[in-house]
Amino acid sequence: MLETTHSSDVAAQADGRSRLLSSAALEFSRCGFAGASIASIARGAGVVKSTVFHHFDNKEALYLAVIREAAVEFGQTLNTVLAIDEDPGRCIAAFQRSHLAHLQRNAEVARLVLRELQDSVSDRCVTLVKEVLSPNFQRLVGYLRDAASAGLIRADLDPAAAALTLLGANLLYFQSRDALAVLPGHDLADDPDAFSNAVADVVFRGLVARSESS
Amino acid sequence: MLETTHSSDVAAQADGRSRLLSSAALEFSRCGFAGASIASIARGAGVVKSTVFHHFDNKEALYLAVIREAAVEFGQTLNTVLAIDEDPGRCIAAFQRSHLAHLQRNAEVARLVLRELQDSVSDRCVTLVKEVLSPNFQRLVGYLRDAASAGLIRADLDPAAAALTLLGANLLYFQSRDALAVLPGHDLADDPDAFSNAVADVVFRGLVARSESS
DNA sequence: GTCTATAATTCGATAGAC
DNA sequence: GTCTATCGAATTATAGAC
Repeated sequence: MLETTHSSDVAAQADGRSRLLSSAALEFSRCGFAGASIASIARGAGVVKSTVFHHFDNKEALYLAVIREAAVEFGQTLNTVLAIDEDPGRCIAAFQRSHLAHLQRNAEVARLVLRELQDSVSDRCVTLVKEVLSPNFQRLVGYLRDAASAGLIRADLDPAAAALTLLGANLLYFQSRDALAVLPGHDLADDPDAFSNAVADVVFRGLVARSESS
Repeated sequence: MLETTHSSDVAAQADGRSRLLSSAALEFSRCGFAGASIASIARGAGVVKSTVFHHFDNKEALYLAVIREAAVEFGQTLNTVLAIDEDPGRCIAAFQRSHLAHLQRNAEVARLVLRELQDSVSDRCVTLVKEVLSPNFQRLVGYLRDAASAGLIRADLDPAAAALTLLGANLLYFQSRDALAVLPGHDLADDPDAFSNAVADVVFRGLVARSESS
């Protein structure tokens, strides 16, 4: 009776797929794309190699799926965080906090992405940026542009530069948190939310419309 | 004959030492600390292994000397850039431009430092941060604190968070410049100075005293 | 467990500069 | 003659092969 094995319903399949994604995230972040072994990923998920290729076309598709999953999840967070009818200062602070929390919650994937951006020669990287990272980045830039159009923040600055400033602060914190703890004179390494709020404060006061800042 | 190696005058001393530093920067950034080989570094500088230990106590001292050299050089730049009697907006923009230019001019060393900060478990990393990186960081934080005391910028924000915001934007740009070129909607990847100015603009307007911003 | 290869580090000698 | 950069050889530690 193969009924039990075939009674793998949608739930069981999704479970295998998500276990594969977790296992792949760990393996890719540890070994990089080239160094990662499909067999090892399958072993980590408790399935055989061929199961991997049932769920994903090839190694690169699996790789991109790992990152896309985290990106899509964060995109959903953006829906609730970037609301044009909220106070922009609160929005930006909420974005910083949720982005940094997302980085820390998905640390393996984040490290994977950062490593890929650093190498940035492969056309894997181009696909990654254009199809996976760019949508969320554009959401942030678009929010800033809309807020500027609505007069909520200054209109005479580059929204892309502002977005990169926010992201850069979080990425530096994420990459170097332990090292930051060694720097004297501040206690930011202890509290990610406090750091996010402080950065958002610094950046926002630069973004707020002058007429409202008095 | 080996005459070239033995025609060592004072100039050749500095030359041998600085060639070792260059060779070590390349080797360390390619292979990391553990993976780097003293023999390979010596070969790259055109000397034998034992000469390395004439100039540096051991491998770690060489490693730290490589990074310290770049840090000290940038420290000298800071002397001219962070002047409390200049306009703080211009100061911060000048800092951003010179820091990013320094990263790009010393790309191997910068990559080395970033890699070390990411691992950030070794006590090498602690030494690096405390003795080499921290002085320059504290200079920036100190400048911001002094400027706040002098009423040139807002006093009600965390100077360390502001400093990390500035540095994070530059490091993200440096790490991901090629990838940024793929993102549509901006032309920042082409022009580092334009990026630095844009970031400084965003951050400074948040730092400027409100009484002066109306 | 021994043997071997490779790594870091040390030592003594040489050669040129002051 | 002293000082210092350099060299080649020697020494130790360690990791992998057999």
